[in-house]
Amino acid sequence: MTDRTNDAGTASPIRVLLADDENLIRDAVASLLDLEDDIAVIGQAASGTEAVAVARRLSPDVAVLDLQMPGLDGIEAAQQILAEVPRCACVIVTSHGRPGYLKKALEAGVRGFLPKTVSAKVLADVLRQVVAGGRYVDPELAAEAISAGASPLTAREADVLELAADGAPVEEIASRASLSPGTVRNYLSAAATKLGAANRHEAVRTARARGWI
Amino acid sequence: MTDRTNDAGTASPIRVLLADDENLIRDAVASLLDLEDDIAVIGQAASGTEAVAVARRLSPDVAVLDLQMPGLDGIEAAQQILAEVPRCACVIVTSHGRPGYLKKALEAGVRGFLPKTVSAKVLADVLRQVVAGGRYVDPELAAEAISAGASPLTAREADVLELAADGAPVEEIASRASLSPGTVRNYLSAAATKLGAANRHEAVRTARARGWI
DNA sequence: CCGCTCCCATGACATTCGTCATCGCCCTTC
DNA sequence: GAAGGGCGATGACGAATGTCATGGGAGCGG
Repeated sequence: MTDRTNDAGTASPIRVLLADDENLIRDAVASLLDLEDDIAVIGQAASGTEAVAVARRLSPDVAVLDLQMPGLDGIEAAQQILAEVPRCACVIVTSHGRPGYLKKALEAGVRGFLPKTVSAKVLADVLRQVVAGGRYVDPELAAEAISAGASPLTAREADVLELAADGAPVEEIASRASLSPGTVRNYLSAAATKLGAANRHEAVRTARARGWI
Repeated sequence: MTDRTNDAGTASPIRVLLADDENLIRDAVASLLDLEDDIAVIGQAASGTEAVAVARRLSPDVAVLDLQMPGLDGIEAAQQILAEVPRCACVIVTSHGRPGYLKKALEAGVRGFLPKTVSAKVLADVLRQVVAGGRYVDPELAAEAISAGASPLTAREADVLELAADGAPVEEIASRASLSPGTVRNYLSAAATKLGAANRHEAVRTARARGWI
């Protein structure tokens, strides 16, 4: 449309893939990003699996992935995209800024992580930053993640607590984890103690809040 | 239904208030709606309380409210807006299409209810419909709500089940409901039986899913 | 008035859960 | 190689929970 290139930009615009299961949001963000001279939305997807397929086909500069999507979630999609299209930077956007996701996302190689509470201008800036090789994490989310610190739970304790998250009885957790019921109760008890919780449900809540499961 | 030829400039446009705590989404949807000739976003809000205040000040034709917002949620905001600005139609948009919310929203006098998975075009059409006095409910959500049917729980059972939702022990539920612990256990047991659940947690989940608490 | 349902309560019982002590096994670290 | 920690298990005991029977009082439609 224009030959007025941005100061930092090259002649070719940033090629963006947008993935979000909410059409309203996706359409809207797409049209907003397209308003930027140096950004072009070249593909859209309504699910994680679709996002991976489109990324493979179009090889975009950056993929903007919603965290919660049917099928593959944003982080899983990012992993697959990075495996197949390494030069594509991945940015996660999310409504629920839970710190645990941030950690997993960073481990998956995601280059940007920000809540949907940011303005469109910030998103555009972040895209420019990550395609230039940089990283961006929302300061507030980062602070939360840091203040939450490392999990005091062992790997198994976290596993079992996660299985207990939906209120399943001990027996079911035991069979699903291939453990003895007694062992499950021990882990649950240990986890609750470490988390200062009165029962397993409270433990699940605090562990969730801190991003430990 | 009528041949609504949106003859742009001549007729006065639909004046829209947009409320969503996610700036990215709100900005994006606003710019998208503004693309329509006969729609003008005249105000925005990032919370339910703010939405009420802005509605009182601007008296818009229609308020588009996100369901989940800090402070007042979309339905509560709609109630207050309708109380203060009766001529303003309220439309709820939401990510999580749980049937219970639909029922509450309709009871609150909301004129439109749709998930964010719809396209922007649909949203614009819905806005035109509701300002013309009509109603619109997403067909899928409506079907879910109908298939869920009426709650088999008595009022007290639902109360108690709701208090049990966060995994609180019986004693706490009892004191919060001003009931005997034994009574609480009876209600919980009755509710679980009616819902075909093995324990209170499963009961909470199914009741939630059906919109009964 | 009678039957019905909901409300609230009590008591009894079996089951599940939370907690503790203790054990063996496999790692890693010092 | 000894110490420590995570992992998996068992047994035991008190507390919490799920289930049932039973009771009385309030309200409502036939």
